[in-house]
Amino acid sequence: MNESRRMAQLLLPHITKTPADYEALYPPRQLPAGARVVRIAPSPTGYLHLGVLFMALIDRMAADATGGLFYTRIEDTDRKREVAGGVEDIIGGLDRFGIRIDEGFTPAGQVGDYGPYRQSERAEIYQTYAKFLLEQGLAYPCFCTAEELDETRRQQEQAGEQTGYRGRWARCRDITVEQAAERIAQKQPFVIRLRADGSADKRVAFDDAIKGKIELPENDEDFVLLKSDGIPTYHFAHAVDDHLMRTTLVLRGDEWISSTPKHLQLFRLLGFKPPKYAHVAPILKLDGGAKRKISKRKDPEAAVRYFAEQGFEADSVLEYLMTVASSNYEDWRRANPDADRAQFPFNLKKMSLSGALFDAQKLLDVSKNRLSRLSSAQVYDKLTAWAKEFDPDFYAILTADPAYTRAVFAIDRDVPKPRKDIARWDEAKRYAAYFYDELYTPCYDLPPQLSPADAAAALRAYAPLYDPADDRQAWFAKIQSICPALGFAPETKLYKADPAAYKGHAGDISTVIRVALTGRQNTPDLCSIMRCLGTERCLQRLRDAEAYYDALCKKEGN
RNA sequence: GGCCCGGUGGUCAAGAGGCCUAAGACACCGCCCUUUCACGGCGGUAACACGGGUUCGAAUCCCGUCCGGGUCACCA
Repeated sequence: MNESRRMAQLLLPHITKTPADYEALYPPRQLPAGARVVRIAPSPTGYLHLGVLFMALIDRMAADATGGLFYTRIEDTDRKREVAGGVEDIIGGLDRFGIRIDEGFTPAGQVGDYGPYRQSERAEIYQTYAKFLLEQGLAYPCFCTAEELDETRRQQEQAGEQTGYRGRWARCRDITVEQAAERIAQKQPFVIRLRADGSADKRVAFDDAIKGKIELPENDEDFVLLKSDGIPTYHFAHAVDDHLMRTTLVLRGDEWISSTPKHLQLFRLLGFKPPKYAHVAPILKLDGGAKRKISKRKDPEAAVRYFAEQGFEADSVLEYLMTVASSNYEDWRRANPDADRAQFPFNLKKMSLSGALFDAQKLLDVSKNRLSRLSSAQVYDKLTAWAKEFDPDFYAILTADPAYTRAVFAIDRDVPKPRKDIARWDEAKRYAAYFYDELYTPCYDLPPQLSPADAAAALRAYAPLYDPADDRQAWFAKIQSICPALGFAPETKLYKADPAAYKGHAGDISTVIRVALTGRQNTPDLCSIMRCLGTERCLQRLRDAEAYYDALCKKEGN
């Protein structure tokens, strides 16, 4: 038995399997040519993060574009940072956003033949490959303590050299089996490092599916493969897992670019075919004057739940994210307003090279457009579903009389050019407040060109004419009919032709009625509103407003 | 600091040497339409970071500078 094999046996005596066993267990996938296998490997360190959702969406699109598959893998190699319930939150969150997961951790549990899909359950696999590397002399144990490592780093900095466990600084590189055995006997913890075969003055190139050709110095650092607890680092887990799970396209954040030479070297030394890489620029946020990655700690919008609370539809958020992910998405959506997102011809080359600033304004706009396309029945269902979870009081009000609420949200909807008043459900309460006595607060403010005296007169003139049976034409004809006596033009054109001859036009009279009934100068079609409100409520509000303006006139008269 | 990736209006971006007097979207402003508000339509403000090349011709190719971001862990 040679040195290397003895070392491997000393370090990992319990490992009896070989790489060949796993190769047989996880054979290449039988997929149509060109079908991509992509994955997301989140760490369960907290709630579903906007960045993770963004990546998952891109994964899904990239897979669908080729008839491929998308799986999830849980990267829980850093036990210190793990959060209870983190996995459920992430997987459940993706599910709520309608992102289908084909394999790995799914809402229905772990599925697929390439598992386990949780790295903490794969220790034996990593150790088998580590042992293989040790046997080849491509890895070695390192007993350096954190203090020793710090000291080395300090010396390197002082000498003006690049830091890192490499070359002559790699103190354990040539450790003998006997020395290792002795330190193990003393119960000294150790990690397993790769014996890097790269040289910093040589370069490796790879073709990034998004950024194109990237050239970097070769890796010459003996980085850690297995931590002292036997759990792999990200680098090692990435190589072993993505090979064994037969990933063909590694989509990940572009912060990984600089460690890609490590990964490429690892794949080569392990005898694996490297995957294609696609490095995605992150979503940024403006903080002070500087751009930075959206952060879970500092930014409320980082937690995807924030959007749900505010009443953004998952669909709206995804639509927005697509506009960020793909520069030709908006054009496609305009051309195909009703198409399923999955139909979009997603192309990695159309992705932005630099990070985009999160644009809340744009989200609002995208969302407004999406919601305007909903039918009144859909609005009722989605709005009440949201209210039930996030605004129970509002929910109670909305559902007290479902038929009424449905009628309220049917106004100016289900028509070719629907209104775009609501971007998120939490705006619905304000939008519809005047329909519900519990929410309604009168407000009789008028635009500056209308006096309280005119308002009172208009209301006095209109009230007797009110007929709940009026359709739009009849309704407006009545407004027009009272105009002349009030000194207002029955038609806008008349008024514009000779503004001096009138106090205003029929539109102003409508405004008076609108304010009296809703407390607002901005509402959907008034005639429809009055029908919804009902005769009694309309007449009462008309009277209240009239009394208010009369009182105001009297006060001013004094 | 070394290495890497970026840099077109306030934001997202189209742009592959001549089609660029630089598209479109959001936001903002104005006008029109209009029973209000919207919707819609029309128009406007506003950008190729800078400096050198290469070329008949550069937003586009090359070099340098500057700026922004990333990375240099037994984190991912």
